[in-house]
Amino acid sequence: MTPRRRCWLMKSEPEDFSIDDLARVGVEPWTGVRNYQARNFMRDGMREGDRVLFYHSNCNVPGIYGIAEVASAAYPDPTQFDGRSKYFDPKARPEEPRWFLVDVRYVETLERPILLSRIREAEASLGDDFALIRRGTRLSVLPVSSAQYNTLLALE
DNA sequence: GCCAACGTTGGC
DNA sequence: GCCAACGTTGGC
Repeated sequence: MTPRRRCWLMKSEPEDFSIDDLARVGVEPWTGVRNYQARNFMRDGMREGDRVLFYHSNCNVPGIYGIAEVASAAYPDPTQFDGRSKYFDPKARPEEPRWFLVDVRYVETLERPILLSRIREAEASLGDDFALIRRGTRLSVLPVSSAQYNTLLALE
């Protein structure tokens, strides 16, 4: 029996990479995560087929704009070794990579995005372990329980 | 191991 | 552009 899909939320700045960009390319390696906790979620928690809420951050109207899915197991982020990349990490060595990523596949664009303002209104029904709106949390990759996932999508 | 300084995130 | 909050760095 296949294990149940886990759910995640992944943030992206739409000026950098939006849900429309993902729709265009289909599958994208999620480069550039340089936070250990977020890395651990990708490396240790994600499995192919897991659901992903695609969140637009640092923009005029932040919120969940689409659905994606995890399209690979975790593997070393190649940009950590690329001296010309803005994600280059001089302390990372190929025989001992620091940063990992997964490929992310487009699933759908929400007809009506689930805006952060709306999510805040529903805070009580999401429980206090929802990291997106927990004060001071800036994780760009975070776990979402299936109850939270359903609650969020019901807000659409 | 402490902690000040610095850089980054991300909403507003 | 502001700035609160957090993570990381590096001197000691």
